[in-house]
Amino acid sequence: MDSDASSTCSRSSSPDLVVDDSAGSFFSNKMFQKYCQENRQSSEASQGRMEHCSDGGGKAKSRSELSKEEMQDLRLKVNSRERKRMHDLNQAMDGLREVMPYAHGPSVRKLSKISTLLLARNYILMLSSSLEEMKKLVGDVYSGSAAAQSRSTAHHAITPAATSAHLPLHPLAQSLHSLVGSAPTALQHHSSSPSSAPHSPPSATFLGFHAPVQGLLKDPLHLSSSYRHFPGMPCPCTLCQPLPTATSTLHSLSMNK
DNA sequence: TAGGCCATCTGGTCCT
DNA sequence: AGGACCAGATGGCCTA
Repeated sequence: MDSDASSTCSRSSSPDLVVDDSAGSFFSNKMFQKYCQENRQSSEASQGRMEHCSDGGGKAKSRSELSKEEMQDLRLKVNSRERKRMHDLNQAMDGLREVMPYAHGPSVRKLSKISTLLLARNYILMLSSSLEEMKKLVGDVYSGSAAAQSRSTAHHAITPAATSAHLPLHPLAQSLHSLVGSAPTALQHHSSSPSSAPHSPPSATFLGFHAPVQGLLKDPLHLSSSYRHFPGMPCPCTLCQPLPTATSTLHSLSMNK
């Protein structure tokens, strides 16, 4: 319709604005939306001043009493709110896309909303099952090492902290421990780690997933992308090791509507 | 050109 | 009363 005087900022979250999902473009997208909003508000404010200069401070009219111009102004305000609401929703959707394990990049088509939601659901389910698997492995590893310790503690008094610090032979245990300890930040780390930065997709030639995500399905060690990196400390996590590339089966998993 | 996806408008409903 | 939320309608853009 032509009721929106600020239609120049329509499709503010359209693919051509956000397909380059670098931090800069995301910011510029927000800036663009803010610019649109401010433009809209200023135009509406000036319009409102012109149309309602006489009823300032007066008693509020019921909708049936509103003049045609006032009804139109009200309609514009409602439309503006709805537009802003949908923009916020799209921003949240973009934020979700940013942390989703699919190849980002200018050559890759942006996930549709429905695909984003379906993929997110499957991703959460996959992470949950992987976490359960990790917990089982942690239990196995610790129960095994506890038996070994019981044999050696007769000669060496080892504190629990020292135990974990003196188990370089168990990078698996370290990774798993840190994984379980920092599971809620796994996505954050994933999105911010240099090797999995969305701006440098490992393979942008398909609407698929990062190789480490494939690793999530088959090799639990790759979950150590959530390993806590301490400054100055050698990193045993597998994320810092070259990862084998593998074809993804998650793509089909995510697309089974 | 059909179909998918999207933004926007609009009216209704619910909540504060 | 005002705002948030929702769903239907509509039209534009893009791709196979």
